[in-house]
Amino acid sequence: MEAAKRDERAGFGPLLERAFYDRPAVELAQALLGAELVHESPEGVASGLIVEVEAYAGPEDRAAHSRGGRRTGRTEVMFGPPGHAYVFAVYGMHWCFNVVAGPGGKPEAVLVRALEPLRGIELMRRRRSRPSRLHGGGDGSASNVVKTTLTFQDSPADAPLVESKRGGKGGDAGGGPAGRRERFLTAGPARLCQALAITGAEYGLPLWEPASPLRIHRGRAPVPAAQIASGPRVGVDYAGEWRDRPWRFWIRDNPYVSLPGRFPGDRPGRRSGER
DNA sequence: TGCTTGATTGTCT
DNA sequence: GACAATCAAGCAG
Repeated sequence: MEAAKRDERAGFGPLLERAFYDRPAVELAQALLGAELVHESPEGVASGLIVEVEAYAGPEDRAAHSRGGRRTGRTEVMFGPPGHAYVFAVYGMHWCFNVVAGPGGKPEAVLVRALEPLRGIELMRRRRSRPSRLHGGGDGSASNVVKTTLTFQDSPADAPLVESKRGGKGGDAGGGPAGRRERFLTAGPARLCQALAITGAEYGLPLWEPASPLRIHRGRAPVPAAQIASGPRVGVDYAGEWRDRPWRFWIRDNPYVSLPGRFPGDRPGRRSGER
């Protein structure tokens, strides 16, 4: 009850109920577009609207971590009830956040790839401007320190976030509310995890639980089907015939998606997912 | 136990 | 566009 009042005061939409997640990943992925992912930490609240996702559909999907029914320490949460957080580390330095889907204990998940920053933008900027640690907690004890390239100019409060380029040029060439500065806060699965301080500590948290620090609320308005674009998932070349399934979904023309310009409906931009 | 892979990102040319 | 960083997880022996 207290949590519900708190959310109401804070202006959050209603929490997505537990049953919302109890559906196949491909369906849940599209339903999550436009919802608000919220993380409350001792540092403060940060949130963003989900604008890009990928569906990973259980044991038969060769791109999924749970392919072939692999049940390991890492994938364990996917075999449990839906609506929980599946957080995993990749490349030894990044975290990725997934939502466990259903139904019936089928190990499916939805990878959240990009957010449109909504609350706590200054907090996100601070997090993105400092070194991230794979082993969350920020006590400085972890050895694997990742240097990011987003930096502040001198004044922290209102200073524009710049992308440091060779020669120290930086600056925002994009302009507007969705200029590159803000876009780079949460455009990409690892970036959004850093901005929202999502780490292995959040593994398994229930996203429907009012008292949970990591939750998903209804966002603004539901995204109409005509506004949802789809294409192949990123970085799953190893998945054979499953590689080309159009199970990456994003909000058409949204400037915060992670790979703009890659597919029809995207804005032109850097094609960072291509090699 | 040791080797390989990887749902990424940022740097440099 | 090429490539480095970096290490947990998975797997073979």
